[in-house]
Amino acid sequence: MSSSRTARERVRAELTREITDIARGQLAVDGAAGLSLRAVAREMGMVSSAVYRYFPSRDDLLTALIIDGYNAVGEAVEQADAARPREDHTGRWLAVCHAVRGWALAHPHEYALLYGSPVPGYRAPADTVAAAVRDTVVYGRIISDAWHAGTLNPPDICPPPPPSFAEDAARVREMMPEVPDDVVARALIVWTGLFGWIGFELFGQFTNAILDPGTAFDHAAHCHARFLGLPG
Amino acid sequence: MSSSRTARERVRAELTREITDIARGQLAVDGAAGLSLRAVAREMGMVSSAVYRYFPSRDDLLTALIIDGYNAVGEAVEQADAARPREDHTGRWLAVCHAVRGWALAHPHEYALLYGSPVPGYRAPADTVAAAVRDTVVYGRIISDAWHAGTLNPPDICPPPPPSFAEDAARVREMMPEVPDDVVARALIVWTGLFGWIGFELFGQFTNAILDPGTAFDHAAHCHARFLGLPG
DNA sequence: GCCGGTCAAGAGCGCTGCTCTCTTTTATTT
DNA sequence: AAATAAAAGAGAGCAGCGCTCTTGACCGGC
Repeated sequence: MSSSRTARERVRAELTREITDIARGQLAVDGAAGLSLRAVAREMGMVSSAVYRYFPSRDDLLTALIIDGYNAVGEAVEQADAARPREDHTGRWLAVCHAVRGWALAHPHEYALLYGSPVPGYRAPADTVAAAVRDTVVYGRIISDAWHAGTLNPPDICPPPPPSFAEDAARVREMMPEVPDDVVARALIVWTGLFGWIGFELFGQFTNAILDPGTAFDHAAHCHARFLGLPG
Repeated sequence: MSSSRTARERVRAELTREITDIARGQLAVDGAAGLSLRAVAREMGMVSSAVYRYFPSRDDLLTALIIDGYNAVGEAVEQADAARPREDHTGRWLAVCHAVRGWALAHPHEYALLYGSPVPGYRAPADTVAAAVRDTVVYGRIISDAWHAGTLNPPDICPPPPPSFAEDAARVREMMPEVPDDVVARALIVWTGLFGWIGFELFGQFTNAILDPGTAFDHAAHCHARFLGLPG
């Protein structure tokens, strides 16, 4: 009895997957606003209303794509991190940087969906927030590892973070246990700097200015690492 | 004869302005994708096709809004910069940071239009690129001023930028004359870091993590200043 | 006073997300 | 095996969108 049930559920899962796959393809071509449920249905040889059996609204389909996207970039980051020896913290950090950028360049529209301006009228449900931290966890572990290995020596150029920062620092510290507030603050600065750079590169802010963003990015990643205190 | 012509042109200019104003209002409420020519026309008591006399397409209206936006943030930055004594380079930099963030928080949808993911199908014409550098010019002048005043002492933590960076550095240097490549690289890193932070804050990446972004941002701006070599 | 250009208005095309109803198919229960 | 319940597809339709084309009114210059 359960086998027959799973039979139906299997075809349902398969169709669901096919929908998201086609949607992802359209996303890659036209971007988020160009994603059309009707077009997906057309490409599947379905009628548009049938798709609503699988995704109750366009936003729900978008949510699925967003979660998939966070998982994809998270996986890319995890693999890049795992490919380096555990003690090579700097190498792991640089690998993570290039993994994020590489994924972003390969999937610009998906990246825009994840880290760009939110789709108007769309409110991210809690599921997406959970999936969003997957890459951040890797990042935090690198810093935490370096800190506990004693190889993290942040250059003494920053003022101490204000006491009122302690509360937020405690929250962020969950991803990089026992690291002091100053390092947490640097981690935030570097992390936002990484995505800021990629955003500028991807969204056209570098147009007519930076023609070889790869070189500049690599250098920026090295500087970020030094700012964090990772050994050169 | 010219007076009558200008009479007609004056009402035309006024209506054009009214359209952009209403459009900006809708942008503030619904975001870029929610901007509807028909809704603008409705709010003006016009029929939709009449609006096309003023803006040949929705994208052209969007372009006007984008240029206005770049000018608005540019003006905010210029004023913040001018309000500080010329020799107070650190104060000017911090003022610029807070000006950008303040404008972004006050006009989140416009900020998303300028620095977030590009509107799909929309290709930014050259006019927007020209308006986009208005804030960057201010930023470059601060660094250039500090450099020529001899108060810029970048901490020696970065590796030297690779030789292949020289070409891009030369282009960026036009905004901060005579500054060495290393400082140009730092300027890029800090500039992207600033917008990366604001983007994270505005686009929800800090949700459930940073509850007091104002404090953290101020600290980040100080750290950026020190990384650049501005005196503390 | 007519003429040519400007503009608002209206109708309409093809697209969108979404809902409702109806029929067919599939799975479960008696 | 028949009856019932659940699920899924099909189709029509609503309101909205960007955009185009045509029509009729106004208005300054010859």
